[in-house]
Amino acid sequence: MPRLFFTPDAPVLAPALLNKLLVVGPTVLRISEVEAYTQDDPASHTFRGRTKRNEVMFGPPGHMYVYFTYGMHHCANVVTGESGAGQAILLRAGVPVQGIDMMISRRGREQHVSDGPGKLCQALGIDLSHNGLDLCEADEAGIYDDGVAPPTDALVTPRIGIRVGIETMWRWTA
DNA sequence: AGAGTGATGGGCT
DNA sequence: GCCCATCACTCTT
Repeated sequence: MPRLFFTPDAPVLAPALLNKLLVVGPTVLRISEVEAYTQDDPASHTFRGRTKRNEVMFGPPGHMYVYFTYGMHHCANVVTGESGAGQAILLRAGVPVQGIDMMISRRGREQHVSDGPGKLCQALGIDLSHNGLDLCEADEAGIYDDGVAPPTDALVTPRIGIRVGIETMWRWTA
């Protein structure tokens, strides 16, 4: 199954990630919700320049950018655009495809297993140890195209949980 | 289905 | 100090 290239800019590539497979170890889910972030975007972690936390976002595309937030949740992104562009796509939700029992076990419930950015990371076992992982090369994780096309009728809306940049319609839901 | 709220810790001004 | 790209629980329509 082919892996993806991540050189397009985040707002272009994000809707194309819908229905792609996110593989982490034995667990697989189909991506159902994403958001785009660029450097000249006040809601982006890279808007105020490079820091220790966001340095992965200033690296080559295809690497995973993981951060910890709200004291208890991890969020997973894919770095996109030209190397150093400071762009990423936040992986907000997906539908479990393989390793469902493991995801349920990690989440401690059968419903709402991966329908949010923090839940997605918990279900897949993603934490800061995955920060910087190369999704184009790593054995442990990757994003794959199994031939299912992105939806033609994806819902396009403002992004969630931000206070600035709300006018930009950079959230896509399958 | 939707609104309100407490939990909880690293990053940044 | 304050801010979060959140979640789950509770109470209310």
